Amino acid sequence: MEDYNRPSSYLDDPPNSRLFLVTSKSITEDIIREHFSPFGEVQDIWVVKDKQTKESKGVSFVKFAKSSQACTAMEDMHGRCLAEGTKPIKVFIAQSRSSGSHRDVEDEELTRIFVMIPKTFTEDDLKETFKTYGDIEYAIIIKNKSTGESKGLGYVRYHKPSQAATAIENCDKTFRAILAEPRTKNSSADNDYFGNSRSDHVTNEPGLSAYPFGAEATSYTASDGWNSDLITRCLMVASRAAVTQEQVYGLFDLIPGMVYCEMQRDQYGFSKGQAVIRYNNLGSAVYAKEKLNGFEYPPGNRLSVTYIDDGEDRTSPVGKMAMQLVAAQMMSMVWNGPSGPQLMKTTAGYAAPTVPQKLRVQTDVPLPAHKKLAPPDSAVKERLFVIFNPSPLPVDVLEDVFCRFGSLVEVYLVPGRNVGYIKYADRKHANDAMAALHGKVVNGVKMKVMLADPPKEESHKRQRTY
DNA sequence: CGACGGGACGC
DNA sequence: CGACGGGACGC
Repeated sequence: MEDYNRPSSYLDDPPNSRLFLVTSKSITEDIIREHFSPFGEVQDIWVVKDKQTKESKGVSFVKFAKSSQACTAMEDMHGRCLAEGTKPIKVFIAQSRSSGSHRDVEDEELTRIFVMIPKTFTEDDLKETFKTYGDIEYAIIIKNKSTGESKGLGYVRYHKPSQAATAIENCDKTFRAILAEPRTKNSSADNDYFGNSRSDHVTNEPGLSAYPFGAEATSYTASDGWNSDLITRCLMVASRAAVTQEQVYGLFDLIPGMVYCEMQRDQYGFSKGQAVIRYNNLGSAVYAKEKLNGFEYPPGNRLSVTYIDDGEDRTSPVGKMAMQLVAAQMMSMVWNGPSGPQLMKTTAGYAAPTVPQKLRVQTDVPLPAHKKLAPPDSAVKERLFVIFNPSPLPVDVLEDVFCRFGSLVEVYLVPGRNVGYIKYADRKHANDAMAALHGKVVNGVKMKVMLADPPKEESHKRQRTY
């Protein structure tokens, strides 16, 4: 079992696993043990006694291995008489030793859990998932108040503390279930750092046209390069400081698909501090411009990158819109965040009402059709480790690509690094994805896809289930 | 080459 | 009303 041999570390571990009893002074440790051990692993019983007289003060502590055991014992034993002629006992979850408070811990604080859920979860889904641990009083999802979009967080209120404790102990780890902090009054901060939508493929279309897009849309269309008609695979890079052909080549070659790089020279053969770059696909060019325009290289010298006419026929309005759509995909990759999906909606606003899924991902890899994600509480059987060059793809694009082999559970990008993990419920699907995608380029980003090493684990603690 | 997260409710 | 002891030790 767990090692609770070390002192000072076991009393409140796990939280809410220790009971506070008020009894008649005649109640002994043995009597308590007899009545409480049926509820689970009793790790410690302490009857508080007067230092001098050794007489019980009518107060005891019972430590269980699990909070659910303590809660069940509390619910069952509160108000019972442990011996003839003694007063009914009172049983509470003990205040943690560090808290200093001796206020009774109320059921209010022990019956509501706080969970992380997929954005697609409805309140009924939440209720269905968590009712296996006990009767639910209510289940609610935290939503963005203006759009109604789920923030991926929910509360479940049970009727009894033991139900909440059991849910926390036994529900899938991916829910990260914890006891909810009781509501406080002064919570008016409308923090919106959850805009990082994990963007599911199906967003609720009905209300889309009614979205208050105005402000955002104008800010995007005004952004550099967007109100320009010229979007090509060909770029001009200008530098005030001297840069060599090799430097420019190395920089722009970081983005896959560069097929041409040439410094411009004047009639005497001196560099004009300009170079022409061409990519074999529009996405790479858009990406290169967004990433490298204004980039300091060498430090202190800002590069200027603009599209130049590559002689392609862009007169067809259809072709132009198609290009802008592809460009929009790239922009979502560049910005890799809240802006991505919003830009997509904006773009879709003046393009065809339905954007074919194909346009979301640009790659030479033949991809299987979309498959449904595995349920979020599925056990992860295999993880892939992915290295992105030059920078990570957005999570929504990765989900789009990696779901196609089946049983995708989750995509996780390591913040600030060019790597991520792809979790599958079925080892075979993970292997299929690896075989199909290793070394491949998606939206101009090259991926190395390999099996992930097992996560580093702390000494003898239970292995995490991802 | 690269490596392991995140959390809060309109009164 | 009813709140905090005893004992302890590595790969």
